[in-house]
Amino acid sequence: MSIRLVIADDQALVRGALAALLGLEPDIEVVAELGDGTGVAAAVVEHSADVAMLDVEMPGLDGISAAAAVRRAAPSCRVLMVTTFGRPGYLKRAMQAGASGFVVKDTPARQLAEAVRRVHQGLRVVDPVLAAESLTAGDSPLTEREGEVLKAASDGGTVADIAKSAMLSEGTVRNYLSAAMAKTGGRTRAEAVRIAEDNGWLL
Amino acid sequence: MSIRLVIADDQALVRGALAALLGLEPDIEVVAELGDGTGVAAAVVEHSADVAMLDVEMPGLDGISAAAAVRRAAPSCRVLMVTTFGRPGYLKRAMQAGASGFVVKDTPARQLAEAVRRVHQGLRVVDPVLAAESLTAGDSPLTEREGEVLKAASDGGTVADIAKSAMLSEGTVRNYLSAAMAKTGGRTRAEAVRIAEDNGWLL
DNA sequence: AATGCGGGATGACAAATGTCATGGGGCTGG
DNA sequence: CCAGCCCCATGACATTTGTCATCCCGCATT
Repeated sequence: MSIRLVIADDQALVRGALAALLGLEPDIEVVAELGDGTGVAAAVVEHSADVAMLDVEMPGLDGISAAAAVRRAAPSCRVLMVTTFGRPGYLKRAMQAGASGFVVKDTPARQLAEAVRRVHQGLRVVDPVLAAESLTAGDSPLTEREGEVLKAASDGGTVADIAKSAMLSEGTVRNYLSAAMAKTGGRTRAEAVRIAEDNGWLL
Repeated sequence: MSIRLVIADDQALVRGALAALLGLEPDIEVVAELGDGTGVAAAVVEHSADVAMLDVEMPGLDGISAAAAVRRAAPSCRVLMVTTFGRPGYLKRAMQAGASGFVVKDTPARQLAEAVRRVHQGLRVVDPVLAAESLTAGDSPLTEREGEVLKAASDGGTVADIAKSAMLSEGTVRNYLSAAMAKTGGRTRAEAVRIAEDNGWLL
């Protein structure tokens, strides 16, 4: 009996190519393809899928939240995350959300089907390089509000903009940004944003 | 006789999947897969390819430069650009570099093989949505140095850092940034960077 | 009860940033 | 040849940032 697989990725080209590639495997059957995270859990239930392959970066519901939703709706379905960027923080959060595997998109294509099989058997699959980074990089040092403020700052707005969007005083915003800069090691607000993004600390 | 195709994309998973997908077509033969732009022109010559499928964002030599290199080395080989982000500026620059087609990665997978065939026949293939955007968005309003300085600012460094890396006076850097902000409409340096990036003005 | 920590805020101050006027040199098109 | 534009630079100036000290409150730990 073949492995029933659901694929969710926002890039149709990639999604289609992955489906075609995995569909070639005799023991894998692609039962659904989604373009965002919102319908994943429902699709998993509807097609009684064995494995869900999710991209982390997706419009609507992001991959991590989608993974949690899948685990809640269908505990027997394993989740394999596939992502473009090897952000250490993503890995940890994905595992905490109940994912069984985590691979980046520049792993050899051959290993993908194998990863699906391993995950289906209940094993964990993690990119070894990423796992090592994750250990050294550790968790986000940012407090919840610090993260929110930094995220609000990530599109380049002024302090006043951030204060308005976060319902905070301007001085408080500057304090949080200052703390975030200290913790990330960035010497500028923009640098702190970039560092936090690279580490997957901003969701 | 089948179409001889070279594929270059930095994400191995995507690259492999695309190769598998297109390899299924009876009239297409994938003769080479590359992970960066540097060897593309050589590979095209070596395998006497008919079409080169290039990602815009690649380490080493970027897709646009690679496209130009291919056109120089093998004028008979058509170039089809495939990109993640639909940056209007990329389209224009790719066409100027000699590309025959430009599609984004969230176009339906079925159309991809068709795009390859069209390009091979000498036709131009352009995502219609992107083409429309490209007309309104127009060319980069930034002057060459303005672009360089803004690019140098894109990783969040301070004015002093930028000045050092660009061999300019700090005052001059501030002037260029100011001009860039005025032209992009951004109210902050970071905002200007984001706007310019979104439009494909920073390469 | 005391301590510590996160959230929220204020005020003050130094440093960085954004703006503007101004100048000179080089190149190009009318 | 001259006007116009880009490049490079300086200096002065108003704002914005980033930093720091210092509060208050609530909550969990001890």
